[in-house]
Formats: sequence, C-alpha cells, structure tokens
Amino acid sequence: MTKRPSTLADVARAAGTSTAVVSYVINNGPRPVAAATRERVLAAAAELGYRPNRIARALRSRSTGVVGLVLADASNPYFGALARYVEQALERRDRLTLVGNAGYSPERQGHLVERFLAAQVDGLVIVSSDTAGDSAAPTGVPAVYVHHGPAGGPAPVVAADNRAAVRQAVAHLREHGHRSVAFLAGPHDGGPVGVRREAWEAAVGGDPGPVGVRREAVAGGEPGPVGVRREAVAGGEPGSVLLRSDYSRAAADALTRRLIAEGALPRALIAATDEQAIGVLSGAWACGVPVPDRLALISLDGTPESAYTAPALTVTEQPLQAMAEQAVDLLLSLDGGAEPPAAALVPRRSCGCAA
Amino acid sequence: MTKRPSTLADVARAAGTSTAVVSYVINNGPRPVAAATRERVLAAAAELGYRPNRIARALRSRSTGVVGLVLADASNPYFGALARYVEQALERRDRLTLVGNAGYSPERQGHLVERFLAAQVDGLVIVSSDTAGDSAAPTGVPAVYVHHGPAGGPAPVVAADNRAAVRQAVAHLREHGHRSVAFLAGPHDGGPVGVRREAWEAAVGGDPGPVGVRREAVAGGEPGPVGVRREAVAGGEPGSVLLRSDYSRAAADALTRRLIAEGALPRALIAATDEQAIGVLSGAWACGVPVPDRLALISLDGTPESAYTAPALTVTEQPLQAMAEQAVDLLLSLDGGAEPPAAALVPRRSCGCAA
DNA sequence: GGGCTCTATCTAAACGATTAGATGCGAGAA
DNA sequence: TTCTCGCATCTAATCGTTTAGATAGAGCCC
Repeated sequence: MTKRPSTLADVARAAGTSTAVVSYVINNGPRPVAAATRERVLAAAAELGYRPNRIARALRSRSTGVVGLVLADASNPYFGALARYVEQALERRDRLTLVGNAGYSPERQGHLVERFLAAQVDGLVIVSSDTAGDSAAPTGVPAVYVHHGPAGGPAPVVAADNRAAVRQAVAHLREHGHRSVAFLAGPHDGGPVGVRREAWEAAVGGDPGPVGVRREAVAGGEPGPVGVRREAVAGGEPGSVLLRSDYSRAAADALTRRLIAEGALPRALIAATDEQAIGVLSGAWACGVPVPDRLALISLDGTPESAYTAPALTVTEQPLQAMAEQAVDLLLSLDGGAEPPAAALVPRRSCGCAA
Repeated sequence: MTKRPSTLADVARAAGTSTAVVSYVINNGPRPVAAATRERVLAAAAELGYRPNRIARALRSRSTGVVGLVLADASNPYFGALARYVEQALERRDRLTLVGNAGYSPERQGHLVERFLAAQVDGLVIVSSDTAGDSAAPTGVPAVYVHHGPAGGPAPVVAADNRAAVRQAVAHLREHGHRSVAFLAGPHDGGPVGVRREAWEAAVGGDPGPVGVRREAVAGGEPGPVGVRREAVAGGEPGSVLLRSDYSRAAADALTRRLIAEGALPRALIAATDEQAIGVLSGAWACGVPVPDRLALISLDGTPESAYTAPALTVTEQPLQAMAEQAVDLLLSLDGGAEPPAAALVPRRSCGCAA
C-alpha cells in the first residue's frame, strides 16, 4: 500500500493553517509568516515527508525549471563531454536537463525540439552537428546553440575560436620542421569543421576563396573501395593535401590504410576531430607506420581521451567546459561574458614532441 | 510581440465547441466525436498551431511521460554509451529522458533522485557505479538499476553475465599459451568489478572464498609514488597477480609505467574496464613495451572505442544496447524477457590474435 | 470609543488539460 | 403520441500550486 504523496493541503491541515501560508513558508514566499507558524509548518512538512510537486508549480508559475539539451549523439565523446558539462552547469543553476539524441538528422532534431517545447522547457541548448543543417531557430523559448548554429539568428551561438586553433596547430607542425601540412576534413564543408578547413587553407598558403580545381582524397563510412585522389591546394606547397572522411573512427582508419597502401601518406597531418585522429592512429598502427616518426599528427578537439591514445595526441583543446558554462549563462540571461577562451595547444607525443 | 501559445480553450472557441470535444479529438479521446466536428477541430488546431501542454496534462493525469536517468558520469564512454541507448529506448516508447550525473557520489545520487521525484518522473533508470553504495531503493515510482544495484530489493537489476565473460577471457588467454593471467581490478571490491575479480580468481585457480594473505599492487589517481606490492593469489599459479587502480585512464597508465620500471609487468592481463585497459596501453606504449608481444591484454567492457586503440583491444563486449532495452522494458512493465544476452568475446589484436 | 495602520492569515481564482456526469435531440418502439 | 434509447456534446470538478484580494485582530492616537 504505497500511500499517496502528501500535498500542500495535507501539510496545511496538519499544521492547522491554510495552503497559502504553507506555500509562503516553503518558498520564503512573497509574504512573511510568523515565526511560530513557520515552525509548525516546517514540522508538519517534515513529518509528512512533503515534497513540492514541480508539475503543479510549473503549471501555475509558467516555469518548469527544465532545460532541453539536444545533441547529435551522446556516445561521441566530444558531444558526450559537452553534454556532461552542460548538465553540470544547469544543475548548478538549479535546473533539470532533458536530453535527446538527434542522431545527426535534421528532422529528428526538429522533432526533439517539438517534444521539448510540448514539455514546456524553459529553454533549449542545441549542440548542433554541422550535418544538421541550419534549422530555423525554435520559437517560443530562449535557445542557445553550442559548437555550431545558424549565424545571425536571434539565438546566440557559442563556439571557440577555431581559426586561431588551426593557426596554432599549423605553426607547431612547422616548428617541427614540416613544410607541408595536410588536413583531414569532414565529408563536406560547413559547420566548425568547414571553418577549420578554411583556416588551414589560409595558413598553408592557399587562397581560401574559390580557387581552381582541387582534387581530394575521400573515404566514406563504408569499407568498400573508394577512389583516393589528392592534389596540392592551389597555391600551397605540394604535400599540403586536403583529405576527407566521415567523422567516424572507422572511416579515418580506412582512409589511412588506403593512403599507406598507395604510398600517399602525408608526413604531417591535422585531423579536424579527435574521432578522426584516433582512426588515423589506429590505421597507422595496424600498418606498422610509426607516429610521430613517419606521420606527425595534431587533432583539433582535445577530448579527454586524446591524452591516452598511443601515442598521446597533441591537440588544440576546445574549452568545452567554458563553452558549456557560457551557453547556460546566456540562456538564463546571466550574460556569459565575451568569447569563450580560445582553444589552447596541448603538446603531447603525436606531433613529434618528446614524451 | 510573442503571442501566448494557444490552449485547448482557444481551439474550442475557434471550432465552436467545448474543450471536452477538443480533448477527445486530440487524444482519440475516451468518447467518440462526429466526423464533421472532428474536422473542424483539427482545422482549428492546425490554424492556431496548437501544441498540447504536457505539464497540464501531467498534472491532471498523474503521468508525465518523463523518466529520470541517473548516471555516474556521462563523459565516461561506458556510461555515455549506456545513456545513449537508454535514451533511445525511451524515445522509442515515447518517453522523455531527464538526465543527471551523480559523479560517483552516493549523496549526489540521492539528491538527484529527490529532484527527479519532485519533477514527478514516471520512473527511474539508475546506472549506478559501484562506488555509489547500495542506496535504498527510491520510493514512490518504479525504478530499475542497470550495471549495478542493490540485490534482492524491489527494483530489478539489469546486468550482463560478468562471470561468463571473465571465464571466456581467461580461456582465450590460455589458448594463446599464457599459463598466468593477471587481473586489474578497481580500487576496492564490490559492484560488477568485484564480481569480475571473483570470477577471475575462480578461473585462475584461487579459492574465491576468504583465503589467506594476498598482497596487491595498488595505484591511486595521484601520480605520486605508491608502493607496488603483488603476490600470487593463494592457490593460483605464480604470475596470476591481482592489481588494482582507480577506474581512470591516468591511474592505470601510472600503474603500468611503475610495473614496467620494476620489471613486474605480467605477460597476460585482464583489465576490468576499458578505461583501465586504455590506460595500460598508453603506459606500455610510452615505455616502449609492445602489446601484445610483451603484454597480452583483454578488457571486459567493450565500449565502441576499444576497437580503435593501438593495438585494437580484444574485449568481452557488454551487450549495452540489450541491457538498456531490457531495463526500459522492465521499467515500463513491458517485461523485458529473461537475462540479457551474455557478453561476447570479440578477438582483436591486443590479446595476440592476428590483426 | 472610533478610526487608523499593520501584520498575519485566509479565501478563492487562476494555470491548461482530462473526464465523469448532465443535457439535448432525433429515431425507433409501444 | 409518448417513452426509451443512444449519440453527440456540454458543464464543471479536478489535479497541486501560487498569489492577489479580503479579513480579522492588535496596537496606537486623538
């Protein structure tokens, strides 16, 4: 016999007052309550194990204290870590977090937003993947995009300075003596990875504008035979090739094996994401190609796992926690200061630095 | 001028009916509605962009359609992947997921449960870490534990057959010719890792009961000097030592380096978790110790990332998705069948199998 | 003592949906 | 014609809070 949870009315009855007084006590309400009464109410509440019903409160006060967090995929460590920090920041501000994985699909992202709105969330944090398209900003509640989002819209977008990160990475590889620096981008441009690619082109000497023909090495998620083509970026030094693969480890692993088989592996490479860098490491290891001796590698995410690969990845570390904090501050109109701290280069082994 | 979202009453007014009829239409309600009226209502609802307020619905019907998911830490890939699958399973059953990270702390776990109960969740999925203690099953709503939980309580516990997994791992290393198989456990016994450790002791020949003195190698999270002690398990063959470290990559990495420095590295090792295995790999790589040639390694989680380490980890793969599905089915009283499928051995490179 | 101001408290109307019971009406049965 | 049945619909109570407005006393001043 599980008994019905007790309500404000139960407490009021037990304390011999009205529900209003109980409410005032519970919330340090808008009106004062005599000390003696307050004691009685508190005692009765404790006695009955009273727990305020947030649903009823939300209905009345039009604020649920719940924020919706839309992600591409929490099992991707980059998004997973971001999600964790966002949840932490919200918890600290006494908000609850409703999560949903959109699985890189714009429709599912829209669908999730709809469901969250129906649940009357107070706000939305959207960690949009670049594949999710620039869905129109959701109406009705405040929203913040993290990592990537529609520029110029009403909703702020919180993202680190990707250009600076890339410049640092290129400069670091040059310090190790590499004149050519290849870049492993995503399957298509757009989103933060697109920005990173542009920054790389600029750093490496190519004209970032619409230059002449440029052929690329491509690997899809499928392990089937995919033609590998590459060529120097127009204006760049030979060897500074643009590579592409899906964002999965599998795809980057497959691409790496293929490049090795063809003798086309660059000497220095910047991977747009940790997932891809880990795939490259995996492929190189399997083929017996030593990193960093034969391939110097830098990755641009800097998720926690990048520190424990073999060899440890040199990364430009995205300030994920700072980004999450700022996003939450902006959402709750606490104003999150200016730009989040820039990504910082963390030299480890994979670029050629000593262990 | 953002206009107030429209309500049932608005739709009723527009359609020239009462709110009851609108409700019946929206829910294919408990009573039928004339076809013509239904059309008018639907048209009005579409016109006004009506979206039912789930909060109000929840208040009246005492069911929110929201399930609380309590985790230790979503940024740990094992828990992260589990969380993703749980969310997916709930989404499929048309439920929303409220998440919270307890950060391995029993108090915070209890605190989260309290907050979720206040939010009137319909149920709780608790992915408890073994450090979280056996908190009393929360009252009032159905709950399911995943990975680890209080045995014998009213709440079911969904976990894979860890013993079988360990037996497979030991057997596989024996097939590779290793007579001794060491085990890297967590900082203390209890939880699934405790079960795994016991199963290893049994498989390796030691008495699983309270045997005589057994000294162990220990490494904390701190990189400071920690004494390393080890000895054969009573009754086991020499070399089948029990090692311990925190569940972090850092701790396992540090332990590995220390063992190597002392010349005390085993030839074959089973790591209780992927995180630890990755730390071992990292430490071994840094010291130039080749895996699997000098150290054969099997890990017991089988998270997605285990496939792309260098070398790829041989694992016994926990059926995370099946566990999540079953937990959700149990929670929603759909009955999730019997035990989840056992963990399956996935041979990769780190144990000594060919690539 | 009557008229004030304060303070502490109570009453009751929201919030937006669900749903049992009441109502109205046309068709068929007697 | 009158009664009954069934259908479509309406009315209104309800879920548990919040909070504005009403009320009741106490203390104070003239």
